Amino acid sequence: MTDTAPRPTLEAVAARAGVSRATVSRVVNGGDGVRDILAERVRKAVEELGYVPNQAARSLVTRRHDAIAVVVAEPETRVFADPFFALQLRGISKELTAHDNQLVLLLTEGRDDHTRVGRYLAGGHVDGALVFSLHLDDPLPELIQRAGVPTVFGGRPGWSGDRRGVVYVDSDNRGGARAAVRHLAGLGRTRIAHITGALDQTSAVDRLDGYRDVMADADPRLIAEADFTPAGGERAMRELLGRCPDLDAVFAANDLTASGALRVLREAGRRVPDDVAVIGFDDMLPVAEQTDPPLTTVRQDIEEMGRLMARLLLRGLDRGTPQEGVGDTPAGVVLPTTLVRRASA
Amino acid sequence: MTDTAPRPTLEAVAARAGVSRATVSRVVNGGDGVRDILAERVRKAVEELGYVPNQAARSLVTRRHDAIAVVVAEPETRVFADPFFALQLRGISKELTAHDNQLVLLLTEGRDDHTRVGRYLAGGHVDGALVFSLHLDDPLPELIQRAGVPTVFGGRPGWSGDRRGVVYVDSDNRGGARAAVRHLAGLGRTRIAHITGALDQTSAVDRLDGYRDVMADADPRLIAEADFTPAGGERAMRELLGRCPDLDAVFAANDLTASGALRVLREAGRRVPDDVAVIGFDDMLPVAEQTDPPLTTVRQDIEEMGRLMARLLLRGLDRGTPQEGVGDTPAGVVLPTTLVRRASA
DNA sequence: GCAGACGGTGAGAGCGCTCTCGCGCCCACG
DNA sequence: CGTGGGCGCGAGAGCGCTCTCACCGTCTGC
Repeated sequence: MTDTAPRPTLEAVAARAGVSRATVSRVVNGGDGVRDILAERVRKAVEELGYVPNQAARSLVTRRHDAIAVVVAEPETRVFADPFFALQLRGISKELTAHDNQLVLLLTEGRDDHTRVGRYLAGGHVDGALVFSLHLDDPLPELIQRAGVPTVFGGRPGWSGDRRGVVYVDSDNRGGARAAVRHLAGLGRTRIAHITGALDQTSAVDRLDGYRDVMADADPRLIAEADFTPAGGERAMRELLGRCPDLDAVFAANDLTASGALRVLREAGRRVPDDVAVIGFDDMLPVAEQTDPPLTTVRQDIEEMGRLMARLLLRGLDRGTPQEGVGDTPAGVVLPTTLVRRASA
Repeated sequence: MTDTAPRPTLEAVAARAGVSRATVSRVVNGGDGVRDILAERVRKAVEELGYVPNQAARSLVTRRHDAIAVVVAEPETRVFADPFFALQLRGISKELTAHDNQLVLLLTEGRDDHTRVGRYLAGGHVDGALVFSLHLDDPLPELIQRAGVPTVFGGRPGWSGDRRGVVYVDSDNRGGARAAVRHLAGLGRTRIAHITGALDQTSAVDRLDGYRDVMADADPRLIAEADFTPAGGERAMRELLGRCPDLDAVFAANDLTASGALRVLREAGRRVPDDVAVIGFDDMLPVAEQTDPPLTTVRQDIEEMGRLMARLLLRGLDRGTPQEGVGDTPAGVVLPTTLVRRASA
């Protein structure tokens, strides 16, 4: 309504409770070493006045902010088009909330923004950062590393620089891919194709590697490059069909790509899974469940990834040795993936 | 690497530039009333030392934070499952960034969280809030309103309380629905059904109202209630088909619902759009473009909605009269929707 | 019965910044 | 040459909090 009723200060609470500022402060921050009688009086005063600590004043002296930044690079791309991001955020948010930390969201748009983000992080406004950067050539990770902010990366950073002390959380893309391809092989398929994701992203590279792990001596023409989009999937599928009409299975780098491939297969009159078995990746529900037939795919626990990232960061912050993968703290944590069987394979 | 190199303070910059703290402060904050010679010297010192103002110290005295909260209620629901949210955020982020504001993201999980959010907002940690709350009975809006934080709502808040001074941005759900139904009518369809969204959300209610605007005296059996999900769409479609086998068009409350309906229609052997024309709502790309046939739908400019919300809030903040729809500031801004014609109608 | 220890409390400094105030300088004007 | 008015700048207070330190009272041990 009107402008900001003057918020009560520590001083006010102290006066009301008949104690000193210091004592109120102690109570507010856990209350060790204060007699119950006093503590109770203070709590009552806090309650009555509706006292809320001024975070700015607190940060000024503690140099802690109880806030961490979540940096999402280039929302142009698919990150933003699928629920991935939202789920990840949700996991992060839950974990941060549980530890009374705030989430400051930084979305970057193009290169210029990198310096902005870098400055912000270097500015010490937050205690740490969670960074999502998908592209191999992204300067952001290095920039952030240099800013000296404790950081945990989402997804293995494809980053040519010094890797020491880089902490990241990733899905087991390679293992998941292996499981998918093995499943196809187990179905008796022998001409198993792969449609890759955008190969400037580590997840795509890892999935391709997983495919190769199993199909070591496969016909290289069974691999077609795409970009994680349905349109890319269509294109690649057409290519594959032209090149290897005898293929009997496709492992697509993600569900979107798979949905494109599915469409092309249907057009071409190939029955799924009878003629061609198809597996995707991500278990992106609105897609995987809506395809025809419903998609067999590799699920990753996105939300858990987010939680874990936050947990790792906060734990590091506590220890005072944030990002260094010293001793027992692993530098990279890889979450398992599971195959979800639906109808397409 | 090591812990936090001690960041330079105003004092340090002042010393280096041979001026007083006050002068440095002036230069850093716009630099009026400082001779160019001095200003230049200060800027040089800032540069050399890599000075970044301590936001906490600044906020402590200015009582501004240059940060606004984005509150998203109940990420359980569909909000989180579609790209809506991400796009909205992106719009908000762009606008905030342009005005050097930070985005603090607050996701709520269930009721208990409401008090947490309320306390946070009341705590004066942010200058304002953008709130997304979909449900009619959500206590959050009222809570926030009481907290006295300048707020702009995303979507018309379905809120029984005092409406004075509530600022919101919404899509023209009703108008969009009307356009969709009129389009169907224009196609010569006469038995036009409607599958509603979750009717505890204003957007669903408004879309239903839009349908009714055009189909004032339609058979009430042509309306089936669903919940914005594909499964709900399937269920409702089956219902409708049973109840009114002669229907020749369906306007679904959103694309997800439409995709479910489409599937049931196909199963039932109805050709789309020949036998039954279908229109969705949202223009949610991964869905609308992937359906078979591609979905005709009503597009809303989600990102612009976000931008607009942020712009409205910041403008209000500037004026010092944030939420009151005083005089020229409208209380609700409704963004136009447009019909996107694809193959389904 | 007294020294020492110890837990609880208050006084006060200081975090880094902004902003008001007043001083000094220069210019214009009388 | 004297005076008034700006303008540019510095001094200093103070934002609300934490944290160290010294103090006080009580309790223990000899």
